[in-house]
Amino acid sequence: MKQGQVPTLKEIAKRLKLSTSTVSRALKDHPSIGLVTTMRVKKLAEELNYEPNSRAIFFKQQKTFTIGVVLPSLSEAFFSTAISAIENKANEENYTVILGQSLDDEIRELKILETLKKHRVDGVILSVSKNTTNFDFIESFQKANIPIVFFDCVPDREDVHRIVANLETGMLEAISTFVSCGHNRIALINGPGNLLASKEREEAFIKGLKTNGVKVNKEYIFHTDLSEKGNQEAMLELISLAERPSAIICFSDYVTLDVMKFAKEKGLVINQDIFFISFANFPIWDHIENKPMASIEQFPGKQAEKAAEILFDLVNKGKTETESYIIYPSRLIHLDKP
Amino acid sequence: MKQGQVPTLKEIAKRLKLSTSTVSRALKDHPSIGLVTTMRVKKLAEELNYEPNSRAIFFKQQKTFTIGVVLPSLSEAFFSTAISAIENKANEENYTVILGQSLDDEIRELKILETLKKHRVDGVILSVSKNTTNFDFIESFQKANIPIVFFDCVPDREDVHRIVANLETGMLEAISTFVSCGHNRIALINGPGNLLASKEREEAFIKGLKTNGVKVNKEYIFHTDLSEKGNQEAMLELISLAERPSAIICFSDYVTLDVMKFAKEKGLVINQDIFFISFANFPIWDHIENKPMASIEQFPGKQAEKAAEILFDLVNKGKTETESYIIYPSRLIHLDKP
DNA sequence: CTGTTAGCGCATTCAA
DNA sequence: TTGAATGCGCTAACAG
Repeated sequence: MKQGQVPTLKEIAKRLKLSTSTVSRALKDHPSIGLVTTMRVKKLAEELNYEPNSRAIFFKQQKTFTIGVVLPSLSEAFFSTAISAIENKANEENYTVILGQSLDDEIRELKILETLKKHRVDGVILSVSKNTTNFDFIESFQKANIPIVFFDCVPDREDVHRIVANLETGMLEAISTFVSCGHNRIALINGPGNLLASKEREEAFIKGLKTNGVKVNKEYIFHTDLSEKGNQEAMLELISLAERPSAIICFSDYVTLDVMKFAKEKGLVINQDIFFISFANFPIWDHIENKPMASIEQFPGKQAEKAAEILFDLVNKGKTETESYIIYPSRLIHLDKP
Repeated sequence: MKQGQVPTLKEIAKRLKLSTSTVSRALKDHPSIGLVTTMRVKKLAEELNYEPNSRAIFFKQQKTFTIGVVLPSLSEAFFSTAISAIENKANEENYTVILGQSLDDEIRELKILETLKKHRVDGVILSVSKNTTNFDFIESFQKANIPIVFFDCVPDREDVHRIVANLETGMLEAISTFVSCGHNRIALINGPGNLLASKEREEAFIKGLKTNGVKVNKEYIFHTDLSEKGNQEAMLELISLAERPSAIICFSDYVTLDVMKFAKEKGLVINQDIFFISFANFPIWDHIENKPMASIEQFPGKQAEKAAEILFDLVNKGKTETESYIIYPSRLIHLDKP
């Protein structure tokens, strides 16, 4: 079945008794090659189904036309949206996307990054794992001249390119909404404390309460490790409070799913005994009953697209003065009544 | 910032006044190189952060250690599960995964495949777009010596490697379940007629009805193009029938989501007026009220893993007598009562 | 033990 | 108008 080797320039040259350079030129309509020769070459190339070996070309050009994209998990809608946006941009630029899922595991993330470096990708787009604490790889990529653009979950340092959502805008809208519905016992189930995003949520939460004249009650702020168990525990603590909150803002829609389920098991009625708003805007809320009142959209597509844009600026034009910190406001999306 | 070029063998050789081959050997502990030299080389390599350029190595070896994976859409849980499995297998084999989403668009799918071929991937795993009718690319990949392994949505021809779920087993279980609950007006909302999987579902459906002694009523079989509109139309027709079915088997969980929503809008109560079972086993059913009675699991992870396994057999060992048609039984998963 | 050479597929500079 | 030679980074066969 071995299909006789894939044709090369050399092969064509040999058959036509020409030099590879002539063939190479003929194939790209170089003006200095005679019409007849050009035709002969093209004809044979056609017959042999010749296709230039991009790997060889890239090798010569010292580029791979490949970017790496490392995300925590594709099963989250947020990230599948993001990768689609990146893929589209990459296609436009005739780039190819190598994918890696960190599964929020720092070791795994690092291993993927190493592989990408080994494969000499031209650049990397990275949404950092929720458990990553060591960012030494940034230096190592700098040394290797491989630009990295971070989005969504980004390191807390200023010397890197970052695209994030401003979580404050959405948070403020969320609190205003709750308050205008008469809630004043508003809780936050936040993500892991080490995350920049968690800090931002908390700050925005407190600011929002103050702005709306609601007393800040530290008892109403909980953290979860994002596991189902962690989510349930946070919720259990919340509903065990003497003054049970009537409204809860959750770190993400996935937390909300767990938490709502747990609340129901405990006999609470969603959107009656207790109200939710969460981050991410899960696409199938519309198909679900007892969904949150609203969801805070962080525009993963937009973030990722911008990340790709900046990366290609860096890669193609070698720009170094590209914008390096871009913030998109998040926005509250009201979900229709079921 | 240009970090002085990435170090190469040549660079090390020059600095140490050695030949590149000596350096190359020293770096891989070739026994014929003197201990001293080896040490010196390793030391400098370390200092310079030398990393072998895999692209050059691959180029020489005429391999890319890269496989292409083309899927309809990452946002479907089925496929995000699949790609995770593939990624893991690929990692084990020190392969890298280039991703492409066809979005069920034949043109786009073809373009992705062309790109992969241009990039000279060592192999491809493909779950065909639901709208693909032209399979000429198979020949073109054969000519290029790039093996393709299909899974889940596969072409209806025998000369290719395919991994699929046997839809019959799950379908039979589904019908038995319905029948044992007293249903005898059972409908099928099937996918597009051109799909092999649709044909199989229909055959299995009819067989299942017969086996269970239920009269086959062609009026109860509908097709949808899988758009929300198409799904709703199918449902509308079904519930407009004089003898409205009491149980419906749906092509996929996504169809079911649409259809259940529509049914509710029409005043029907799920799991009371009308019951559902669907294919795919959507992971968050457990968080949803009014979910289907059961879901038919097609084991995307298993399918994809096997696809990867076979592909690597083909790629690494050049095996040509690998199993070429593998079928995993699908299975009914009962969903807990809410 | 170490160096020289050739070659992977292609583009390109320099010569003819 | 065409060809020969070179090199991208690395490995390996062949010489010393």
